[in-house]
Order: sequence, then C-alpha cells, then structure tokens
Amino acid sequence: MKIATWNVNSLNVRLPHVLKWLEANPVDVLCVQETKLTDDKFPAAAIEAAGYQVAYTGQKTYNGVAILSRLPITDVVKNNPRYEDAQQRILAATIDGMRIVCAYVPNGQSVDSEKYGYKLGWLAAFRDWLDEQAQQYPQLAVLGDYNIAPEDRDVHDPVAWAGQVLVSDQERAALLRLNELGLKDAFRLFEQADKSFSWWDYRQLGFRLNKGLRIDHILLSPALAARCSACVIDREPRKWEQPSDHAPVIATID
DNA sequence: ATGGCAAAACGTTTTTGA
Repeated sequence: MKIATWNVNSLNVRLPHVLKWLEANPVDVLCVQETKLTDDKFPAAAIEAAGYQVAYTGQKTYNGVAILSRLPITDVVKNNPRYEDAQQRILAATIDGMRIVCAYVPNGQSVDSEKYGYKLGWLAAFRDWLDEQAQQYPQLAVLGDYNIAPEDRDVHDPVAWAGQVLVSDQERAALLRLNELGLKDAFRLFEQADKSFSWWDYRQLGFRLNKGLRIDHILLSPALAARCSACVIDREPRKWEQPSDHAPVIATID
C-alpha cells in the first residue's frame, strides 16, 4: 500500500500533472493540498475516470484539500471540529482500515505577521484534535504540507533562514508536539540523501540549484510506522513544464 | 531597490505563497 501527499498549487492548472503522475505512480492514496477550487468546480469526473474515488473540500482562490483513493473512502470529516476556521485546510477519511488526514498547515507569511499567530493557534488546535484521533484510530497517517522544516538539515541554507517563518523555533516546537503524540516522520525512519527537499522556490533557479526546504511530511502513528518500509520524495514532476513548486512524498505501508 | 516566480481575481495591478 502506497500513500502520498502533494501540494499541487492549483488543481485547475495541475490536473494534467496529477493524472500523469498517478499513471506512472499508481499510489493507493494521494492527499492533495492547495486545490484552490470551490467544490462545484472540482474535477471529480476526471479523477474518477483515472480509477480514483475522491473526497474534497475547497474554497475560492486559496487553500482547499482532497483525498484520492483507489479503495473505498468512508467517514469523511472536513476541518477540525475543535477549531472554527473558514479556511478549508483539513480532510480526514477512513481507507482500508487506516485513518488518513490530509492537512494544509497555514504558511504564516512572516514571524511578525498576524498570519503567524493564526498558524501557531491552528497548530495547537490541530494537535489537540490529532491527540483524540490517535486514540480513536491506532492506524493513523497525517499527510500534508506542514509549512515547517523540522530541522536545519531540512533547509538548504539554515543560516540564511534562521528564525524565519517555516523554520522558527515556535513552529518547530509545534511540530514536535505532534511527534509527542507518537506520530513519526516517515521520511526519517530511513537513511536519506543529504539535502533532500520537497519544495523549491520558483525564483532564482531554486530547483536547479536545489535551494529547497523539506516541509511536506507524512506522519505515522506507531502502528503504521512499524509497517512502513519506505518513504521517498519524487522530484520528477518538479522538472515538468509549468510545475507545482512542491514535489510528492510517498510512503510504503506493508 | 525585499528582488527573484506563479496563480488568481471585478486585473492594464494586488495579494498570497514559501
């Protein structure tokens, strides 16, 4: 069983990439972030034609998440019931006995911005809800764009980035509080190449120079971590014409 | 001179992202 996450930066623009990628990588579950589509505009038919069931919740212009699955999707929950939020950033569903959470964590903009406070508050509520979810669903996987690089090795230039949004101590502490629930970063369960990133700036030849960050993660409960045999980042679609700035992350669950 | 892309929207520019 393969589960994956990919911030597509507009599903309207990237639908051909998603379909092409799924053809080459027929994962069982794909969590998508930044669809930027209201539900009435969601391309469900095209995705179903590719052999995937789909659940989604979106809004105009910003945010929006979806779960694509080759296996039946049940018990869909939109958003965090513990946190009033107009922004569509969370979708949860049960697939093949696993509880899958697709999350698009707020960006935060900059540490002195109001959006940074929103990010930290959102993450605190996310933690509280995941605590409950972890109790209820031992087979829990939380996939998404966390907008946090957990450690300096997840940052191409830690000195230049020091203290900035996406790497600040408070954000990293919020991510650690998710780990304290028993959720493990699937990528770090394995030996990985140095300078492995999941996002590269469109500007200044970011991808070509590998000036990136690792901010897209798959967190697994202890029961799922024990079944996980691989976790990789697929850089291929970042090389395609008109790419998303993020690459997919894929975990294999035995 | 905080630039440098990319996407979306009541667009001949602004906001947001990371």
